[in-house]
Amino acid sequence: MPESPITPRARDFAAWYQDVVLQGDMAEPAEIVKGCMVIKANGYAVWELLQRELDERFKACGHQNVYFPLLIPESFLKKEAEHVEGFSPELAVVTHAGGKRLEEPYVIRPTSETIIGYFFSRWIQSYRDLPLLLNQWANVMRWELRTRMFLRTTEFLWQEGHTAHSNHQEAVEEVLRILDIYADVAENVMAMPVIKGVKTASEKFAGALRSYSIEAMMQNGLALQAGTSHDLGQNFGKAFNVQFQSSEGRLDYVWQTSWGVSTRLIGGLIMSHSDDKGLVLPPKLAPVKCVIVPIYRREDEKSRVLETAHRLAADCQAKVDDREGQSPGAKFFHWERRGVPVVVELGPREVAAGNAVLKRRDTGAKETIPQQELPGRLQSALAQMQLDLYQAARRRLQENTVLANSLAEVESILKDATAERGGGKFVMAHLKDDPQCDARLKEFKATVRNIPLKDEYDGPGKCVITGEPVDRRVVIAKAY
RNA sequence: CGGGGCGUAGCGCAGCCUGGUAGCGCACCUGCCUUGGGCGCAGGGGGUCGGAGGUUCAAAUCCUCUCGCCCCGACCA
Repeated sequence: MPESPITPRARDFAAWYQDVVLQGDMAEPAEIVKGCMVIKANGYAVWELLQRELDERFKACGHQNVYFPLLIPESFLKKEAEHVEGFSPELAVVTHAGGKRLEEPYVIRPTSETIIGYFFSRWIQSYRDLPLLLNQWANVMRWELRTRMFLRTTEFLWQEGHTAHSNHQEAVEEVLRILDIYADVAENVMAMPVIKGVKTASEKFAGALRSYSIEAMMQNGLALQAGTSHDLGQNFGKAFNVQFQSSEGRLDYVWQTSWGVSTRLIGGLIMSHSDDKGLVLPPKLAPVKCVIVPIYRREDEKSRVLETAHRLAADCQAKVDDREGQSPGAKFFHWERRGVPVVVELGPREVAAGNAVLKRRDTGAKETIPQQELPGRLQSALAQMQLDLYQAARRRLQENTVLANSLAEVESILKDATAERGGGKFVMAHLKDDPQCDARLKEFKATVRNIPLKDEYDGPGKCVITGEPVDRRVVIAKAY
């Protein structure tokens, strides 16, 4: 990837985002395959780190990984009325195979509730088989009209958890436990603050009783749904006849949940922290945490500097950029745009004095430190950067969240909140969970992101549209 | 799927209007020289001009169709 200029955020946020993805060597459009992308090594390494964080949390509460087929009989999708209605417009269908037309077409999974429901019905007989706690890491395909790398592509990678329980309460606990895991990873690993909440009826997953989400704010003020967790009730249990016998001998349908996060998180990560110089990665998700750039002029300097560089690198798991024929300046730019959290400059001056210069990606601050302190100082710089990124994102979220007490106020805030100018807002207003209210917001190109689980404002009030009493304020915003 | 923009060397572009040897910058290769924020000089390699069809003696250039990408909208993780 040749290194080209990056469009400043203030000039064109969408162009900036694309430049950062490309120049950070995270991904590129597949071009020959509509709507798809190639996730490059740097981007995939971030995904692997995220996967590990999520996977160990899932396993810690008893989930096991499995894998179901990519292809699903078309008839399966139709078994849950709301589900088929929600997904049919974006399905890719396989009609031919082995040189013949298939008797029944397969759809390429847009999500796996249906095929998993089928197998659940074969595997579950008794309450002793419950809860069944499964997760799969997979690719899915949704034929999107408009794609953006990581944020929305036709094919994407995700995990989808699917669980079955003997009662509703336990299923709801599961849904909320997972939502907490998502929020924990978003905030403490990705350094991306999120709002946990319930989706409105019209925004919920097709086929769910209730959907919960975590919502994040990007640097332009647009909302990003970063993860969802669904209480499926008995809808799929009934559609696929997943019955179990209770300890009292009664036959009942299972209560199911499903939940997922996708490679979209990487888009959120990029839009949370990166700057006009390129990618900024929080240390916990940086595949390379530290690069040492050696600086030398003469042969004798070169050997001494490189020797010191490799010795220091071994002590703190850093990478030495010892490429020939590249000036130190070129190397600084290279690692900067790839989001490496800390770069260490090491030249003859430092070697002579027993020092090293440590530079943080986010602040650009340089610090000269004794070499023997490097491992410790590096660790503390990384830890501090992780915290600082979170704090900066948190502050941005707070500063761009505003209260509105009438529909006119909601409208005027959203009208001024053009993302192109980086002025997107989260508007907190009282609003009834009613499809007609959601529809009104469409006039402002906004949606209810969610109804926060935790009310951080003033409690009950009157809906700004219907005037009816509602419990708390909801998050209204323009979204990706 | 509608509106707009764009497809010419790995990347960024010029050439197209007015048809006539396919160019420039960066990157790449070789050599020398350099290295504290994108070094320099010299030489060199690399192209079915997105694809198909048509007009023409002749098409990157004109016409028709098609595919893809980006932006804006309607639908969505």
